[in-house]
Amino acid sequence: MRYSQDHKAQTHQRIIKEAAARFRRDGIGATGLQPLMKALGLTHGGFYSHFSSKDELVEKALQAAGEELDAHCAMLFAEERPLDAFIDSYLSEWHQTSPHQGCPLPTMSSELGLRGQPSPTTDAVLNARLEQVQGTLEGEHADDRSIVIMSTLVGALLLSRSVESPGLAQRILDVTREHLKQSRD
Amino acid sequence: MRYSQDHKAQTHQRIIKEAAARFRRDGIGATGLQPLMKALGLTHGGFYSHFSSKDELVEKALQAAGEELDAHCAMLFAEERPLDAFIDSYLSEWHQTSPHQGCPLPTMSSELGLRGQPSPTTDAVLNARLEQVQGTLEGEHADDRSIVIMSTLVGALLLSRSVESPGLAQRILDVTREHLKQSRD
DNA sequence: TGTACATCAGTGAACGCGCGTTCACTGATGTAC
DNA sequence: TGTACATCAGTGAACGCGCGTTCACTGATGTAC
Repeated sequence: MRYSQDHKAQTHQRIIKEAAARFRRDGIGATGLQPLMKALGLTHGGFYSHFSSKDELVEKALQAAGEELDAHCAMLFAEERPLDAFIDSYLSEWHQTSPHQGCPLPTMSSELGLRGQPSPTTDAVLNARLEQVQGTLEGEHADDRSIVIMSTLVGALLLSRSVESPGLAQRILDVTREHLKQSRD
Repeated sequence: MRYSQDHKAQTHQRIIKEAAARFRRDGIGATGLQPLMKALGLTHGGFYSHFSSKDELVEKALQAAGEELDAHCAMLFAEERPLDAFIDSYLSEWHQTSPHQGCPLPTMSSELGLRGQPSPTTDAVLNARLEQVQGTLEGEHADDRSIVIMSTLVGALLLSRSVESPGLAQRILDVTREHLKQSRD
């Protein structure tokens, strides 16, 4: 049946949003299109009215996750101590336990890199963050230091999500957060 | 056919070694048991003479990768400047392009963490590295600082492998390596 | 020592399953007259 | 304005494929007598 004018655009965005969440939470390879469409109350056959392949959806979902992150960071970097706010948010318990709503770098991008199909969108997501962090840094080599900060944030979040011991997971977040905030200036 | 006495033990180890390489290079989910056994000149049916399930192999392969890393690090930490040697090795071009022979933390462990089935072996691999790094550090809070160093190493390697631009990938390694070596003392 | 038998690592076909993708079809809506 | 037609988002069965796993079988070796 033909739906009202902007119905398709809405469905299109719903698919992308649900995919962006599942890809980050479960992994790209482990996310099936059939369960994804079913969760939206649709049948899987209709998927190809919106995307030419799963790969195209992966790319769109990574972009969408990047835009979510941009929006979230726009708020953080408007605060008084923008870098501290960003660090606190990145290494928060909420971010640790909510990969489906968080930064796509430790989840989607690392899986794409692993599979040998890195996307330019990964570079865009990372570069956006590097520039924002760099803007808050005083002194020399702000661009270099922003790279170290992002590496440390991504690594700490990834390790925290990977270890089995809840105590160690929390400790990684706490220690890294304090270190990054102290060595800020 | 029945094979000579230690034949089975040898095959067992060959399967683990090949799996440890493939799991790190291609990912656990993307590695099939059928191609794995075929690469060793065996048929897939025989797999279950050695392991009760793929999950058991995953655990054994993660352990084996940890032991490989232990052996490699034992040499590095016997050098004159052990921490520098470890940092240089971890952020080397060789490690960047050889995930199948490298640290399992940014590859296998992160995938296991993603799938919500973290293994105690991940904690063992990380703790072994934390203790070695900690042993080289002077001053206060050596244990905390070792956590930050490991987070930074893992994050930098992961990002370097994830981005599309070779220039950015190299820069992440270079900048992080210099930062960690300078802030050593 | 020589022979008969038991073992069991490895074989290869088959199992059900979910995957990404294709395709003929439906039917409410937008458009043309 | 009212009617006939074209559109096309979504349906649901089917495709081939590779997955992890099972299973009856093979046959060279180790063991028992």
